[in-house]
Amino acid sequence: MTNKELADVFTLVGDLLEIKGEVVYKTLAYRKAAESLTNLGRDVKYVWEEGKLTDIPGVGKAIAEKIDELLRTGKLEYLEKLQKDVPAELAELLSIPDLGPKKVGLFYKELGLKSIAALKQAAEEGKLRDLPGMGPKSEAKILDGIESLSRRSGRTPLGDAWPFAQGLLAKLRKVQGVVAAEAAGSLRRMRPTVGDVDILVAAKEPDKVSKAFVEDEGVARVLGHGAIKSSVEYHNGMRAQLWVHAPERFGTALQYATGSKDHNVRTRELAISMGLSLSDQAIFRTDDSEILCATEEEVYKTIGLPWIPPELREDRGEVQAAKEGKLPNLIETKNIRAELHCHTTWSDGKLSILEMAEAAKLRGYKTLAITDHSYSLGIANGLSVERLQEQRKEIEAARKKLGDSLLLLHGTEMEIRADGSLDFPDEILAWLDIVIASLHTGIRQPREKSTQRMLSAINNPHVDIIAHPTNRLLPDREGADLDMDAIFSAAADMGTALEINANPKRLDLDDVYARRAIELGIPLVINTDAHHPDHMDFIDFGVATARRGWVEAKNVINTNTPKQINSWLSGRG
DNA sequence: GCCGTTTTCGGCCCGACTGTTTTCAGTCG
Repeated sequence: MTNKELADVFTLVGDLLEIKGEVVYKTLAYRKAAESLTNLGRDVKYVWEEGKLTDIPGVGKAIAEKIDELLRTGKLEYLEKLQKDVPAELAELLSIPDLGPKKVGLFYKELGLKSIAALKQAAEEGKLRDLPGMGPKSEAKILDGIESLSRRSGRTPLGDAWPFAQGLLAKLRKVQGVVAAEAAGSLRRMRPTVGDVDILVAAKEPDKVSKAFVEDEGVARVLGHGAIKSSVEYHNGMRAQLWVHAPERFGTALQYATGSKDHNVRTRELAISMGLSLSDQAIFRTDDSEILCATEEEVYKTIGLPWIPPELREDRGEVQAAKEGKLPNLIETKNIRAELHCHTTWSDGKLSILEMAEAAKLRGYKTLAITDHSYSLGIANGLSVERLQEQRKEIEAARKKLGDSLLLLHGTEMEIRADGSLDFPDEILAWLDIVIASLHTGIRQPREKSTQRMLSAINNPHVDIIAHPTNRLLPDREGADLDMDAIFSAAADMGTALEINANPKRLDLDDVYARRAIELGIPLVINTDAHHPDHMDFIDFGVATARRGWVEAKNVINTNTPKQINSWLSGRG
């Protein structure tokens, strides 16, 4: 079983316990363990073999035993017993907005409702309104929720939510009396996908802001409208929430709304240990007097910490690191001085070699690698050896025009074929300036096979970079099933760089793997994989992913000068 | 169910909003 599959089992257990009405902390414990397994960054199997399961945060004796049982047998007796009281289907009902465990439990107990379809029918027949705590409005709300569920496609990729939120912020900043407006929540933490867009505004007259927010032309439904908090759903299915606070409380409010929830638990604990209480309104002393914070810097300073960048706020050790003055010096977009992965009209790109070079220069880059696809990727017009040699002539011509202004490297994004063989022989790879290898096809192969394919590329001394290692596509296509520990180990041995692909559909390596990679001393590259100059804008998403993985500029090859990059390449095969 | 430089037992963040009530329960973030 994969970490994700184990995590899904524990998430389900948590959901069912909640519906059953167990003490809420038991539910939270299972969810915490699921979260930890997802964020482990290495196959839990190795931790299991080392007998160190309880070293995983949130995993104690009971959950460790359950992991052991699942890894040995693939089953969990505890879950099977639990399902006698609470069928697993009920967990699905929790995905309906405004429907929680108590009501799901009530509907099952009183009416035997197990599926969304059955619930919908009961609501339409007016059977829910007479249950305790229910009424006509609640019944209608459930039907609304079921309908919105069918419209929503789950989480929104960061690449869609970010520009949408920027547009929204621009409108809100124009509202009279608005002092500041910022995105918060998972969007500000730059998670690869976001659920809702959280917006925080500092204003003296909250009413005007929330009115403008709910009356915006894009709004399809108003889900809530209060003095402090409002939420809406837009016609595109996206949802946003707005909090409005007084300017002098903006710092505590922004810190609170940015989360993550687990990070906030840590900061609150720290506040409590200092005799303070941290809320979205203010920091309270024991005598209930307030410390107002207009900025986040003041919030963190009050609890004895330096400001923590939002990308780190996931409760992955950042509070401890901040306490010890050991926060990483995170990479920034301005540190990027090279693009080492792009396409031209020679394969499936939109512009010529020279046009891409000019675009790179405009961004201030000093190095550009032209890396068109190789011939196995027929759909992208991949290059044969002959066409690759033809392309070299055009590269040479472009170099003459560019002079010293840009180091133009001739490379390839070479297919790792389904049988693990590579598209070009070693002498061609040696002749190229830079070699990227990647998987595009056969990504549903079994783990053993996929891993072997990757290893055959990494262990070739001419391969410099592995692009988008798992080949996932957000929000829905999972990556190849890979033994990442084996891949990291080989990359570390060979000094092969792993790419963080900045395309918001990819963001691959993800943050967790990026962090693991740098811990093992593996060089990273952040590339946009541009098929058009506009795609070079994606670099911000790639850098954000790196920052979430605690990556510093020194870990990333393309923060280097042309001379340093050449020297790295010539030291390799 | 997890966790511990005050605790191996007793905590575990808590406030806004909605719809149901007539002071509160459920849901959400």
